[in-house]
Amino acid sequence: MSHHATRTLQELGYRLTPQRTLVWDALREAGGHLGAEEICARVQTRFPNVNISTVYRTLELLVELGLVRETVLGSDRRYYEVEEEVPHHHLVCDGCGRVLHVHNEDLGGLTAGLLRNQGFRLREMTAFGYCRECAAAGGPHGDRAADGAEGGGDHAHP
Amino acid sequence: MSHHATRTLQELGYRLTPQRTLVWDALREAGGHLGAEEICARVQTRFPNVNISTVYRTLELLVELGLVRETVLGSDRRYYEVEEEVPHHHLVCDGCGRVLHVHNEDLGGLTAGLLRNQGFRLREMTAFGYCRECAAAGGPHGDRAADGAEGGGDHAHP
DNA sequence: CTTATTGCAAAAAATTTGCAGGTAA
DNA sequence: TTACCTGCAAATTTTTTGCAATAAG
Repeated sequence: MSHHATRTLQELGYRLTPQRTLVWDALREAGGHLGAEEICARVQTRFPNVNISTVYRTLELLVELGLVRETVLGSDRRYYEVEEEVPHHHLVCDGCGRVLHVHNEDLGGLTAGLLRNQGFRLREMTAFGYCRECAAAGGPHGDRAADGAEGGGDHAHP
Repeated sequence: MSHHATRTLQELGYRLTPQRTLVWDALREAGGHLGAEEICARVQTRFPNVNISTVYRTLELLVELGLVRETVLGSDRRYYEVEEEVPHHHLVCDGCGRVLHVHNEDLGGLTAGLLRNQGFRLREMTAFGYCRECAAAGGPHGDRAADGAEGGGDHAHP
């Protein structure tokens, strides 16, 4: 495990099990965004007997304790990442699926504006659009194709 | 159905079936955000034999043609709404689940800022946080409780 | 010792897909 | 007529839950 996570768990009376440590470590080592299945796969690399339901339960707990952040980046993209001191926001490219990060200071007047106009206190935001490369290419580009962004429709119509 | 939707479908060679008309009408009448199940329920109010898979297929088509917009507002909140001329963005309240709308001009310098700093061309964004009422109440409030925002943890620990 | 946790399997919930018959054009 | 569409049921996929056995503190 590492730093305060261990302490937080124990101080709150939760047990420090190897499964929890493994999930946490996988999350830290990856650095980026991981889905539950991915996390489970990484954990099972070393301990094949760890069950996916345990991973789900552990993630739920870690999110509840504020140690991990859960972000929904699209239809079926529910990712987890270690909660950092300085929270960041996400930019999801419709073209290549890439995920970029943005910090509060680069949000422009968004936070203040929403608070002023709607009384809305922003915690986190996710934006969809095209990254520099895809925008330049005038469309999709890259390795990770997004779901609904191909060239032509694949439906009916002769 | 209504206005250009009918035309768009037909011009592109798609058939104008009663099911498609019903889904479209349900979406227009509701005005707000509807999930696939909800749309299906509304349609079935008048035509009980319309199948949910047809609703899914119709939504997929309408989204593909740009007539309907699909927005993911959280873990399992995949909503649909008629695509408007002036696109808007969403603010989801972590407290009551309410969904507010924001237009481009109220985004502050976000669009320009992201383009300048990251070369990211914003199409749509969703922000999570607390609405005026919930923020004022210092926490959750309202009828539609959000998933992970209750008062105390319901996990273990004696 | 106590009981929070885990593993497993089965339950749920949400979409998607294969097909044969129905129907818009 | 023709082949796009629909209804139905079964298959997927993803997450949750019941329970007895296990192990953390």
